[in-house]
Amino acid sequence: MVAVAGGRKKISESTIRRLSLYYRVLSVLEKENYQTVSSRELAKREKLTPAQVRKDLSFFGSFGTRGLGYPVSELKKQIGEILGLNRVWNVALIGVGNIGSALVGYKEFLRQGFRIKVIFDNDQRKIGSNHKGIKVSDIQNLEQDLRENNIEIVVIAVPATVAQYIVDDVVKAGIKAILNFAPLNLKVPPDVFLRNENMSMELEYLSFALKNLQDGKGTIK
Amino acid sequence: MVAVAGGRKKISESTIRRLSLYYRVLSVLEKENYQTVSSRELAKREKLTPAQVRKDLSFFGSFGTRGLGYPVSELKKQIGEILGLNRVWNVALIGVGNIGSALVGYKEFLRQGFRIKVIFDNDQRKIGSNHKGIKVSDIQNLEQDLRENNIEIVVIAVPATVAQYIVDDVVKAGIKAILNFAPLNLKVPPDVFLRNENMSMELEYLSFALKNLQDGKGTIK
DNA sequence: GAATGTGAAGGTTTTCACAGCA
DNA sequence: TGCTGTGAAAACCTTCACATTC
Repeated sequence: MVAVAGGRKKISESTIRRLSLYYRVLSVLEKENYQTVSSRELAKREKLTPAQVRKDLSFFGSFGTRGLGYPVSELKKQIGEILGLNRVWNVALIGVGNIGSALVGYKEFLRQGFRIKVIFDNDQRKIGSNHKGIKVSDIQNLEQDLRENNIEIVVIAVPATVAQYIVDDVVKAGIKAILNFAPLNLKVPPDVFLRNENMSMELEYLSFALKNLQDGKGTIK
Repeated sequence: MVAVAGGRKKISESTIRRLSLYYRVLSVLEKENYQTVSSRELAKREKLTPAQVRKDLSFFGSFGTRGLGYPVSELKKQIGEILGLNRVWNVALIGVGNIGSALVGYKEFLRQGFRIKVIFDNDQRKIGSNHKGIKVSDIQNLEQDLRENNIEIVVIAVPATVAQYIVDDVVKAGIKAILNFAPLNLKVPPDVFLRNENMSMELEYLSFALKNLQDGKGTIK
């Protein structure tokens, strides 16, 4: 939950997550040369309700025209502004194993403005090697390299056993935003934003669904 | 929200996601040789509240002892039972690009009982090659191979442009559970469970959080 | 004494329904 | 007429508080 502008409004996490979805749909609509889009159409494309879409957007302003809908390009720009996507973020990746390697090549990140600028590993065989044009640095120099490269967001893709130690150093370097792929709950100070990407969780949800309810009720957003 | 066998209780998605967390913590506690654990301790380890933990578990039964807490191994087993983790699920992976390759080597999946049994791709250079001991099959034989291998869960790791076509075939083959890594909203019939893994979304959340922080427009609680 | 299990209270999010405007 | 923007209502989820049990 985030307090915006002077603490007047409260924006829920779900709303922010849905903004990401709207942004994605608007990008598609823009390519399809739509000029305007209704909350109904926007909702349909992400399996939400029109009221939900309108309410979400209303927290940030009045972007639509009654009787017409929302201007596609303009709304996309506005949501981009809200989410901070109309700029480039300097990202560091720690750990180039399985997951880390995949993330380096994940074009979706770059498209959204997340530029992986530095990569760290502790494996001497990997240090100095190239991943998509980015040289792998020694994690020994973590703090200094994070500062020198003006890193704003750190992605953790190391084994769970060492993740907490590394995060402690990352926090020491003054980083305020961390995306964690290691399957454990990391401890960070209250002024650091931490998000977890838990890939097993979704599979476990499917497992639960298959086991317990062969009765419809398919997509859970 | 899901109706459980018998349709009496409604279990929320959040509860099921937290069961995954409890399961993870219990695995750690088991290794640390804890015999019992209180809701307080369990909550602390995943930044939740004791009441939340007790309420979640109460939907499925009474697993604890008043005055004592929950038996670690037993509770782990029970939650495993609820989530369907006390068995092996046959999983097929479609697409061995960036993300797909990472998933093949992701040990966490196997540890939880998700065994990638078949891999598909449409790239002739990849077909027939080996990924961690699993031969890559031609996607032409998708329907037949899914059936012959008794696949229950399909993981989609192909580009967004082709994902819907592939999912249509997957559904035709009778698959009822799909985990989608492609950044779009797939259409599936209501009796098919679909979960999305949207890695950009978490980064966008961080971007939003940082932006609002930097603008002096508030803080996350 | 300690900690669970759970109705009831409290809080949050979603949906409804309609006024208001193009 | 068509569709947004939004208070109010409904649905949903979390927390409280305490009786209950070991």
